[in-house]
Amino acid sequence: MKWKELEEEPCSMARTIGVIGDRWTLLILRECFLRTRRFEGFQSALGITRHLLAERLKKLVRQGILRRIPYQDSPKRHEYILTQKGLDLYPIMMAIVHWGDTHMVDERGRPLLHQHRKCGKDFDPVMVCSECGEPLSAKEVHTHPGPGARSTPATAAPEVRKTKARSRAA
Amino acid sequence: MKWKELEEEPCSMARTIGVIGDRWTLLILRECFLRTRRFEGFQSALGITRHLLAERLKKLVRQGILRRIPYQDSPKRHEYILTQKGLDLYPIMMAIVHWGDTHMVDERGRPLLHQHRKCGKDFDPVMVCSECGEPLSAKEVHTHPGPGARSTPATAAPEVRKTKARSRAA
DNA sequence: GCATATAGTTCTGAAATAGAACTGTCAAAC
DNA sequence: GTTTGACAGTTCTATTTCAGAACTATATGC
Repeated sequence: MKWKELEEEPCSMARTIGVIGDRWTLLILRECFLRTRRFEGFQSALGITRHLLAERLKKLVRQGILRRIPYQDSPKRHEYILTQKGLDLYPIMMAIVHWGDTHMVDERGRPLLHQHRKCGKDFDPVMVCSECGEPLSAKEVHTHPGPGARSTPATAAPEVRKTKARSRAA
Repeated sequence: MKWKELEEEPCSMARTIGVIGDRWTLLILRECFLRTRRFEGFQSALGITRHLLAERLKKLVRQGILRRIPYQDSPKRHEYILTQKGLDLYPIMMAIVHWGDTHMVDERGRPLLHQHRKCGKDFDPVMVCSECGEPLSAKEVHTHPGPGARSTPATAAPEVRKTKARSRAA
């Protein structure tokens, strides 16, 4: 599969994965949320090769997730800061961190705690229904095709299949 | 970086990324939540090469995210179903879908809608604070080191740096 | 016996990544 | 006025991973 195609698929998850679904990109975004802004900062924090870092930053800028802002003129230097579209990735980041906190910690406990400024307490993120406010679990959710669905509505699975494609039995 | 190392890092996000942070794994998990259970089902829905699919399924089983259950005896056949640890990935999946619904849809609208069985309405997932119930945004959250922190507590950034490592200026 | 279904494994060429060195600009230090 | 160092990249080669296709194996149904 060419990963370019992912962004064309009638599935919001596939499209999102096409944008942020690789290891380095996710780690770069973690750094962004930890207030890293500059090339050297990312590079030394992550140990990523400079080549890949340059490429990933460009892609994130192209996607409108980061904005490249000059912070000095001679020599020209830029910072990478999250746009609103980038800031909106926060629930994804928190969900990832929380799963790790739940299932991947060693005996020593969590590496990082999160404090909510509004209420002052250390918290966990909880995902709730926008309509009734109840916490969500997979089993309580039923999916059905929306206006942007295509060809395999029950699942919104990709329509382009490479190898011995069949229609899904759903 | 050897991706094996990710799982050792004092950062829940890095550890989680080490487990599920690649494109195919995320897409396989999407299929799991859409009730796909069998090798051929994953393969034809995703168009992934059989080789990679076998490898990724093995890894997910090793990680305790999927369980491999026999469903017939001759020939031996197995299904892959989500464990509780796997089901707990649901908020990550929903957060990814929701970001895509917000930022990656075309003019036709969302490919897939989600209905909450409890309240019967189509909904969006909202991430709230476990303590006060208010919706969360990046700016309202302050991070600080927990018991499992190490070496660069303010950020929980990796301690192993490969290239010209420096300490972070935070 | 032959085709089909399922669940893989094996092989080769293509693509992505790692690791290191190099370029270029400017400021400050010597 | 030349050297050093910070910063932000680019270029190069070797290694690793992935894609695409073919092959193996077991059993059922015709």
